[in-house]
Amino acid sequence: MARSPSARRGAAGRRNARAIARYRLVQDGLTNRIEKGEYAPGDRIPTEKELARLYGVSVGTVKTALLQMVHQGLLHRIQGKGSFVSGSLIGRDQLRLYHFVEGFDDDDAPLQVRFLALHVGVRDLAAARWLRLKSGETMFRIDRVFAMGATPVVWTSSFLPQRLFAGLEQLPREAFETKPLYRLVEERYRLPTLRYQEMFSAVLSDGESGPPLAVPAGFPLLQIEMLALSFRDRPIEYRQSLCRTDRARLFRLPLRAPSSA
Amino acid sequence: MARSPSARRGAAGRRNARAIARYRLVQDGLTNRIEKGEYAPGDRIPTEKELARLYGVSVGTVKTALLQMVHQGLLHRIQGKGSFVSGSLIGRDQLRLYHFVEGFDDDDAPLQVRFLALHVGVRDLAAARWLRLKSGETMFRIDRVFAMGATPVVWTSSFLPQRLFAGLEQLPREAFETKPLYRLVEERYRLPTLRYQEMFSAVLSDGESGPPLAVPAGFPLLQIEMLALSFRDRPIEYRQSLCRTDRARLFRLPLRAPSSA
DNA sequence: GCTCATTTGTTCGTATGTATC
DNA sequence: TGATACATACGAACAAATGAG
Repeated sequence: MARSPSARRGAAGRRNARAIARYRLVQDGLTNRIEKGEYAPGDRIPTEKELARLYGVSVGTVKTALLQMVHQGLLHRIQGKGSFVSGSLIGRDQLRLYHFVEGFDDDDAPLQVRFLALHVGVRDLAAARWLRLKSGETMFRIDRVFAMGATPVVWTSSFLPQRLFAGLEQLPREAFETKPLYRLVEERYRLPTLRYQEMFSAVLSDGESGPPLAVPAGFPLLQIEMLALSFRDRPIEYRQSLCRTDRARLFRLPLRAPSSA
Repeated sequence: MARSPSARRGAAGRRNARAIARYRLVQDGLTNRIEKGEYAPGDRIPTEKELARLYGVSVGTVKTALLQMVHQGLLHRIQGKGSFVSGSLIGRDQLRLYHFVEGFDDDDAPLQVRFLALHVGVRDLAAARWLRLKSGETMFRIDRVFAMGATPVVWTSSFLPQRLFAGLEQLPREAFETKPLYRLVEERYRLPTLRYQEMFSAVLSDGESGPPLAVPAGFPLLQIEMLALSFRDRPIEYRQSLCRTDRARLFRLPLRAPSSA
């Protein structure tokens, strides 16, 4: 016989307008554990049966909670194997931050990364604002160039709060060239990039931006300002990029409305 | 007692590797009805109980199908009222195609639309390619300017397949100024914009693009090529836009990974 | 290659809570 | 207040994928 949702809460635990659904308790509990780093991206979480026992709910309720988290992009499930913590949004499927193509139906060529410099103790008003830093806090700045074959295409500066990324300056430069920055951040600091916001504008190259991109002054460049967000929409990276778009244009995959659920 | 999924299919209908889940049959059936226009955006579809009877499945199975469609963005459900067909992606929440801001945390001011011209029988190689037209097919071209107060910000040409939008040329120009184009297309031709793709580049203004945007030649402009997709990813509009970004930058809401489910 | 235990996927049925009109 | 419709919750059974033996 099916029990009512309030049956297990005793006489005083009757449902009211502000009552929280039990699957949401499971969902929030698991989400917190992931955010605290108890489960890292790639880890398998307990099975439905174990979770049902842990939280004192039915398997169906656990299933509801896990499916919500799948739709949020926090988990993925594999039949016969288990449920796993997902990592950064970028890198799933064909999703890539920089994706240059000739047309909508074009396949893109991956870009080669070249590390230029890492600065410590950086202060920058705009970057500090978007990263919501307290006054006086400093940042790392990582400069890189992305090239398409021999042609430099993107010149980018990434700003990261120094407080969150202790020891970053001790990494060898290869660390920044062999894998994308978001993956390094995810693996080493357990901060997956779950969402990001962007602002686009067009600017003219000058004496500073011209040489790294091998274009003369007065050349039109696409400027992208990107803010990467992790758990609870915490900003973890602010990136400013300048792109040559004379050979290929920047492509964006279809947008989907964020599901508020 | 619970019946097995194959129980109702008789002895010959045993499940095999290629068997399709029953909730998917409901999902596909409803999706087809929506695509055929039997249910238009805003319409209420039958209740769970009615659908269960119609498709010969349990209410729970119907629920699974409807929740999938909610996550696809095709439906939204309101407790106590029913399930409703959703319209275009754009216009939901704060989502807007053109969204110019000073910074990530900035509120934007809506843009005023000014209709310039509607051309009939247009041929354009690039546009025809993205819209997947048969050779010889013609398009409408609608030119508009979006302004922020007195300052023109976006100059845009929209290409629409003439075959899909019969009678568009007979609409008064007010029709293109009082409501967004995607809404006109959705309401009048029952083609909601469900997804869109974009390509970004930077160009210099010339004699043609300078005057409408009130900028001198050689001014950096953000170029956006947008392809709007409706049901079954059918392209319904190709739009080419040039934007001034000297006062405000183009903002894009967070991307979410497309749910393949 | 086969069997078996494990784990998620699908389906049914039922009961009750909550929002809407 | 009652009828209706969606939301939450439980339990049971079988299907399908995975991996170990």
